[in-house]
Amino acid sequence: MKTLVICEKNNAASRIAFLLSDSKQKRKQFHKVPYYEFERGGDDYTVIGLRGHIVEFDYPKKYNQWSKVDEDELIDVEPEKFITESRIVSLLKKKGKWADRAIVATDYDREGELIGLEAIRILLTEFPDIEVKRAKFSSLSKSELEDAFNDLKELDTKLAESAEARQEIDLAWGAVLTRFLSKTAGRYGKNFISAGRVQSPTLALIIDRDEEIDDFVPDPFWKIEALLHKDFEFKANHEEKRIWDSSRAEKLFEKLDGAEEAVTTLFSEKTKTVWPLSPFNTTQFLSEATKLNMSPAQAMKNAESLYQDGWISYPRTENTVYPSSLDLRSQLELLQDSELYKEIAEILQQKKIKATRGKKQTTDHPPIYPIKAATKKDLKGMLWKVYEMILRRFMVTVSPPGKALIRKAEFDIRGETFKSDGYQIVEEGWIKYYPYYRPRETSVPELKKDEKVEIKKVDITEDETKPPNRYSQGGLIREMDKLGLGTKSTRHAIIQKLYDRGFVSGKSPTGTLSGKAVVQTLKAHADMVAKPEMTRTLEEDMEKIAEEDLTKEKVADESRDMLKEVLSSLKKDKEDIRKELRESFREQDSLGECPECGDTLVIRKSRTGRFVGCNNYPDCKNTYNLPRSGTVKAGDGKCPECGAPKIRVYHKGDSEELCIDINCKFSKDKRFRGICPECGGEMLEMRSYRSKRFLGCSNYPKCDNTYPIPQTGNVEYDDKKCPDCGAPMVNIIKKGKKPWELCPNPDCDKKD
DNA sequence: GCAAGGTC
Repeated sequence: MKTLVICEKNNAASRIAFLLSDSKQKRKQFHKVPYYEFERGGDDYTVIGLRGHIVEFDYPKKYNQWSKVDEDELIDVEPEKFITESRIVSLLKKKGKWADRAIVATDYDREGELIGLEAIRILLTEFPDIEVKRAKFSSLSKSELEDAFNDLKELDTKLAESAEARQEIDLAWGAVLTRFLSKTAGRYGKNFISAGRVQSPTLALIIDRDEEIDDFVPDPFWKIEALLHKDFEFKANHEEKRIWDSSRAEKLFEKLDGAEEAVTTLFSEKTKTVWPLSPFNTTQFLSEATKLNMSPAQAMKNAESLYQDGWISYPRTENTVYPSSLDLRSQLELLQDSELYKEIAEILQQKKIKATRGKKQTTDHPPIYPIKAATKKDLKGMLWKVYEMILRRFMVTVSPPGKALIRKAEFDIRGETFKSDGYQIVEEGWIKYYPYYRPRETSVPELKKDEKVEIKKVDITEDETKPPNRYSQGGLIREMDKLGLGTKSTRHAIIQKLYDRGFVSGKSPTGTLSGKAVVQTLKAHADMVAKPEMTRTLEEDMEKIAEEDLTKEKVADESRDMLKEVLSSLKKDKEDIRKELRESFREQDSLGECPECGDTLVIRKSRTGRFVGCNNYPDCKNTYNLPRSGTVKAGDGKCPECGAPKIRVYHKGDSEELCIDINCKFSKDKRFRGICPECGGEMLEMRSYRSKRFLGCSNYPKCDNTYPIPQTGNVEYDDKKCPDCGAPMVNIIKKGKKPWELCPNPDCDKKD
C-alpha cells in the first residue's frame, strides 16, 4: 500500500519519518518543499509537512472594497478558502496521485484536526478514492508513534468543524466591527481601527487598569520604624504597619522618642526550602523575557529563530513537565559544551538528577529547553540573551533546592510591640545559576528572649496607599493565559497588534486616547466583544459541535444574529460614535496648535510621502514638510525662533527635538554640522528613507554634496574642518573605546 | 487596509 502521511510542519514530518523508518528515510524536495520517503512493513510511505494552515479563510475578493459593501450585507456573505501555500498544495497533488491512503498526522488538537482536513479536502477533490485515516499521538516519541500508526483512527470532521465555526465567527465579528469603526471615524488605509474577539478584551484589560489608576485616591498613613543594633543594624516595625490616624501616630512617636533599649519578647528561626522553578512553557518564557528588556513579540521572534536553527526545542508549548523520555543527565552532558560548562559540571555532580514539574502538564510538546550547546561566539546579542535564559532555566529545573533562614523577632519598646522579619539565603542551590531571580534578603541577628537590644533611633514616616501597577507585557501575557484569551502561539502577536494600531503605548502598555475611545464604544454597543466571556462561550460551543450536540451552522447563525443586533445598535448611535472617535484621534494625532489659525496641526499623507497640515483645511492652508523617516510625535512647547509647535522625531534608539518647520533656524541649528566645502552652504545631519543618518548640504538640490557617517555610536562635531578637503570633521564616541576623529569624505586622501 | 489561528 502506498501511504501519504500529512504532518503539521516540516520539522514534525522529518522526525516522524525518522522514527517510523528507523532512520532509513530519504529526504527529497519538490519545488523546494521537502518530503520524506521510506519503506515500512512492505509498504511505501511519503511524509509531507504542511505549514500550519495552507488555506486562508476570507471573503470573496469582490467584498474587499470597504466603501462599497454595507456591513449588514457582509454578515451574510459566505467566506471562501483560498490556497496560500501553493507549492505545498502541488506537492500534495503530485503525491495524491500516487497514494492509496492518506494518514493525517497533524498536532492532536482542534486546530490540528482542521489543518489536516484542509489538506484532505484538497486531495479528495482530485482523488476521491484515497482512503483517509488519522494517527493520534501526543508526543513525537518512537513508542507513541508506533502505537498511533498501528492503531489508526478516523479523521474527526466534527472536531475540525468546531474550529471552522471559530474561524467564521472571528472573521464576521472582526471584519464587521473593524469596517464599521474605521468607516465611521474616517480612518482608512493603515490607520484603520480594529476590533476582535481576543484583541478587544485584551485592550479593555489595559484600559480598565488605567482607569483604576486614574481614579485611585491615595490614603495617607504613617509608619514607625526602629533602627536596632546587635552585631549589625537592622529594622523593626511597629506592629501596626500602617497607622491611619495622624494624631495617634504622633502620640506613639512622642511616647517612643528617645527610647534607648528594646527588649526581645520573642525570637524564632527555621530554615525553609526554596524550591527550584518549574520548566518553561511559552507563557512563562515570554513573561520572564520582560526581564531581558524584551517585548513578548521580540522574545518570540528570537525563540523562533533559535528553534529554526536547532538550538532549542519547539517554543510554542503549554507543557511545564518534561516527558519521561528526556534523559536529563545526558542532556546536561551535551550542554556542557556551552558557555556555562562550569555551572553545568556542578549540577552534574548530583547523584540523582531530578527535574521540577510545573502545574500544567500537556502532551502537545515538551517544555522549552536547549537541545544544542551554544557559546557566545555562536549566538549574538538578543539571540544569546534568550538562549542563555532558556539554558539557565533548564539548568535550574534540575538543580538542588536552596535554603533560606527565616527569623522572626518581637520587641517591647516602652510598652509598644515591634516586629522584625529576617529572610536570608543560606544555601544558594539553584539560585546561583539564575540571575533573573534575586530574592530580597533582610538580616536579623540571633537573639534570646528577654535580651536587650540597643536602639539607634526611632523614625516616623508618612506614606500613602498606592494604585495597582500597570500590566507589564509579561503580566498581560499571564493574564490572557488565565482568562483563556488567545493561544500560546498568538498572545504575543495580539499585544503587538495593540501597539501597531496605536491603541496602547509605553513599555508597560498604557491606553492611548484612541484605545480608550474604542473600548468605550465597544462597551456601550458591543459589550460582549470587550469581554473575555465571548471566548469562553465560543469554547463551550466548539466543544458541543465536536460532541455533536450542536451543529456548526447553528452556532454560526446564532452568532450572526447577535452580530446583527450589535451592528444595528452601533448604527443607531453612529453620529455620537463618529464624534467621539474623531475627537480622540484628532487629539492623539495632534502635533500642536496651528500658528496661523489656532486649530490643530496633524500629519497628513500625500502620494509622495507625508506632511503636516492644518485640521482647518481648506480654510487654513498652512503646511509644513516633515523629515522623511522616523516617528513624529508632538514635542514639548513652542519653537523659540518662530513660535510654531516643536516636534520630536524618533529613530531606532534615539530621538531629536526640532521645530515643526524643518527649515526654521531652530531646526537647522540643531542639525548644523559645518560648512559645505563645495558650495559654502550648511552641512546638516539628515536621515534617509531607511533612517540611515548622513550629512547633506542645505542647498540641495542645487548642491548634492553628501557624506556618510557611522550609524552606531554617538557622533559629535567640534567645528573642525578636514585640513585636506574641508569637510566637517566627525568625532565618534563608542562605549568602551577611545573617541576618535575622522573625515567623513570617502574621496578624501587623509582618510584612514 | 478587516479576525485569529496555525507556521517561517
